[in-house]
Amino acid sequence: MTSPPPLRENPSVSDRDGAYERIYSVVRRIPRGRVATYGQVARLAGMPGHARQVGYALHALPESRDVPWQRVLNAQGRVSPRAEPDWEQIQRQLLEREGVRFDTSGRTDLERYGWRPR
DNA sequence: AAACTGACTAATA
DNA sequence: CTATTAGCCAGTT
Repeated sequence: MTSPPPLRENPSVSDRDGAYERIYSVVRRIPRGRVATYGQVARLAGMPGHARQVGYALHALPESRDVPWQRVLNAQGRVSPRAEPDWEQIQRQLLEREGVRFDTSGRTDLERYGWRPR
């Protein structure tokens, strides 16, 4: 009986000790219509203080992967800006489609939409 | 190995 | 409220 093959769609990234996979599994637990912050995901993945690492992991995420990356926002409840400005709109639309509302300044109410895992 | 970078955050101004 | 700063730490060059 052989051990299960470690599925990895993107071998080019140096996924040290499966840290990315732990991050992905946390993000996968965020329910529809809820959002979490980078720092929160890092903490739940057992790597407190590694918020940026969460950003790296999501950045390296292949499209084909079943991970709701759009539900991860920054501590201000905003879509984190990145190189391509268009993605901000895309992420926001995905969330609005799930029922997450944004105010006029592009911010969500974390008190209301923030994920509170039990 | 040193320097640079970044989908971060909290504290200040 | 926005802007800046310092701390953070792994991935990349």
